[in-house]
Amino acid sequence: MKKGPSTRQMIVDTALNQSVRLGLEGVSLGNLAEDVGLSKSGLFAHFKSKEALQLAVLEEAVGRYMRLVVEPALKKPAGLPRVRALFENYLDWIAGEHEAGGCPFVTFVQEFDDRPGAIRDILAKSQRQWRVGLASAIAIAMEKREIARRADPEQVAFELIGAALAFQTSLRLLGERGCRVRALAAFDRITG
Amino acid sequence: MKKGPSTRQMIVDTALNQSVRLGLEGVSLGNLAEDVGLSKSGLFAHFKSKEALQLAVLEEAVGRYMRLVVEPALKKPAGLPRVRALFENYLDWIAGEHEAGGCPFVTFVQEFDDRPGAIRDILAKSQRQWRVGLASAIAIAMEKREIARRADPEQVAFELIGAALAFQTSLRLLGERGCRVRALAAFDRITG
DNA sequence: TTACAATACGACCGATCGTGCTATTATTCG
DNA sequence: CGAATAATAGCACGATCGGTCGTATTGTAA
Repeated sequence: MKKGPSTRQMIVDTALNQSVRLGLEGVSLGNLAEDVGLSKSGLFAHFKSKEALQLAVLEEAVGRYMRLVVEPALKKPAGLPRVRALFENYLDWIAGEHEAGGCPFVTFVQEFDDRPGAIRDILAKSQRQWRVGLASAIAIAMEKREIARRADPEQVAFELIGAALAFQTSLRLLGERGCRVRALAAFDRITG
Repeated sequence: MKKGPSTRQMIVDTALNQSVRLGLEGVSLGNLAEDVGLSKSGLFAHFKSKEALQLAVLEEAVGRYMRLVVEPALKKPAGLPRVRALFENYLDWIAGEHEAGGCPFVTFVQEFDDRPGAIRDILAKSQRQWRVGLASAIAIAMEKREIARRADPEQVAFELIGAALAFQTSLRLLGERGCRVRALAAFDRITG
């Protein structure tokens, strides 16, 4: 029995692509079913509720993020190269055409940061993990004297994430061509 | 005839408060009408369409932003004090309890940055104006040698906006107490 | 190939969506 | 005060929402 999980995966993939553009709540089961090529009830049978689907989408996004952003960076040598790789992979992730709407987490956070529930909790947890991981990579680079010790690692992580968020707005709303250069310049100023 | 405009204003106010939490699309006319104390059709009569209501909400948000963030800062002496006031007023704006969901623009941008139309256009225009204004305030401070000339004013504005965005996520999703200190530290590092 | 379970479908539910049309109140002005 | 006008309510519309259920189809293991 393996037909089920495979179509379920296809549903989640399509739902994630839609979610980035429309938000998690903006994805409707009817529209999604049509996009996948299933009937609404046939699709719904894979999940007990819409929230279960949203959680699956969120899980998928976390998985992709680990695969595309975090893991490649962990293959780089510890220290500044790893921090740089984390940052640049994150920029690629935001700009990636495979995610036509930008970083799904940025979208989802804005949607759910004031809506208590399981989704918000998972969002907060993954966001904290990402910040902690980034900060620890920064801490290593500081011990190696590759990043100036003018501030604590959490502060540097805070500012790097800010630069990436500004990058997302510049790219997706304003369509500025030079915003990647801006983000990289910010990286150098923050870590230099 | 002044009953009309006054209830219209009440509608827009309520709609803005809801929009910050639910997004512009998330506000429904029925729910909004109930909140204002009108019938759905009575409320609808004030706007030809839902998009017209959304545009009015956006306009209201811009007005409040000018009143609460920009104008007070313009009363400060040109140079670093004005830049600092712009930044701190923006943090207050994000954290303000009167806007229980944070900065409406951050929410709206995530919702509409990949949805072409009038709303996206206005959003982009106001965002560009804000960045240009901030950059010009920074340029003055640079001429006065109150901000180091290590980067161009647009770059500094980019990084300040990033710090504010990181502040919003830290505050509203993660609920971190020290995030204002973090944002101010970022300000000092960026302008110092 | 048969039999059973997994999967998908179609019809349908009550609720709500945005949006008109019409009648009835309120309000403002002469 | 009365007439003109603006504001609001009532009602209904087609569409769509998330969700349920019984049934048909399909895939899989024996």
